[in-house]
Amino acid sequence: MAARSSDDVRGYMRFNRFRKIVALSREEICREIYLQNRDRIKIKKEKVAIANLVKIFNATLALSNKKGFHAMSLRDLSKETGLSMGALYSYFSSKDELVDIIQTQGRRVTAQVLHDQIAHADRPREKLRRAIISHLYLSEVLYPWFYFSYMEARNLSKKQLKKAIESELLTERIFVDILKRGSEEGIFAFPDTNLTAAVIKAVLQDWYMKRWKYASRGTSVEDYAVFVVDFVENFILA
Amino acid sequence: MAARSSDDVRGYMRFNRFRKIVALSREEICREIYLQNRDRIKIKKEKVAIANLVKIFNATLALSNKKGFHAMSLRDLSKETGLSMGALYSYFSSKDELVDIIQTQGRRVTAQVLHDQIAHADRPREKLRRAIISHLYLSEVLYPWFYFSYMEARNLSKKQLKKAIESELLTERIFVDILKRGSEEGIFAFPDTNLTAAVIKAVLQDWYMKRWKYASRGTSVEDYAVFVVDFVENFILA
DNA sequence: GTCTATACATAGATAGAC
DNA sequence: GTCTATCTATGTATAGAC
Repeated sequence: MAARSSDDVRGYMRFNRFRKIVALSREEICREIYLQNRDRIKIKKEKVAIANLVKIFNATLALSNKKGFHAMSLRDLSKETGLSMGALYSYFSSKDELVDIIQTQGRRVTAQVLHDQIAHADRPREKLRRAIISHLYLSEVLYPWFYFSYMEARNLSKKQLKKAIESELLTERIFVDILKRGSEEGIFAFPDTNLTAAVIKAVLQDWYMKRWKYASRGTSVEDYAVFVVDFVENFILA
Repeated sequence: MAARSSDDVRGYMRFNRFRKIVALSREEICREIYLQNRDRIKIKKEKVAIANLVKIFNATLALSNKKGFHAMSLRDLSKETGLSMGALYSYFSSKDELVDIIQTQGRRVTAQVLHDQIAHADRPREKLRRAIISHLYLSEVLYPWFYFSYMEARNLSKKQLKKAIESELLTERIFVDILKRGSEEGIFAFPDTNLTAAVIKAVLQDWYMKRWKYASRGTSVEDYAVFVVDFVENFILA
């Protein structure tokens, strides 16, 4: 397959290009969170609010991913952000709300980016490749978010837990749909659609769950992406 | 490949046979824990101690896997086991010790079973197959243990965390060694040994981390095992 | 061996001064 | 908007009766 752009190689989008295209700075994410939760957040000056939200989410993710959300006390969070306990409660009304906001925003961004990236492709093979690569790249850009979402799914309220499960199945569904279409077109052939999609997801999740392992071996996200595409295509290409 | 036993199919050991061979009842595991920690456990009547240890570990795993070890209070544990707070502290001296005991025992059993199962095979292809299948079957038998170990690795002490990482790499090492030997013998061919082993591990872990998903779809551990072996062999067979 | 009662620390959350 | 001070609940852990 020919390269589509000077900074792509063998049809694989480069990580840096992806990064620029999706352009997800922490500040932009926090701005979205702010606009989405204007009613709940007591601070009305947008600039102040966003700057502190960045601090709060960065600190929450850092502390939680180190020792768990439940083990992170609000006093820890207070120290890490430089904000007092009282100030923190101007940005969220309970610890549960804090975790819900993070999860909700993470899901929103993931669904949107994946959807956009796949829409650009047409044929099933290209769609599958883009789905795999953009999922890996996104989990690299938003690593703390992805790790957090996986590890803290248990601590959610019933309502939020239901949403988390829906989200897991939705992502898997994207792969199921691509696989089915490729199968109908005679391009793909495999024994079981659900299992194939599940295995793809498992491999994608390992990237952010075992980051320490890959980092210590010098495996880049691009290396991993090429390998995974190869691995999967080897199994399903007719 | 011919079946080696009346209850094996196409060279795959059946789950029930594995279960009988390894014979890991909760009581036996707790007996081993008791003998291993005789100095720390204050109760000297073996029968009493083991019966209560079964209660304690069952309850700890159930509660922790539901809402996290840190979120499980000792009052929760007291209620679930029917033992008082005071009684609990006759079996462990702190919450940290409790989590350490569970992790240590889980690792011990896993290493031993995997080692035994692989020793029975000779050729690399058979070795790989046995490694995959016995890992899946073991994680099915000890599901709460495996889930707990994955989720609670963060909460460990430095010393225990080091052991957990070693254990992860040890298991992966088993696959690396088999892959290398197969490669040398010209039976296997693949682009990267470490990545191949990592991907196999990722797929094995998904079985116990996403158990709800597979259960809801009626996928049995045998279905999954056959699929994974197929998936992996498709990639590596020369 | 197991219980009850309790000590002591730390958690989440809020009120009111600035 | 942010801080300090403080309330109340809940946590781990232990002492001593039975």
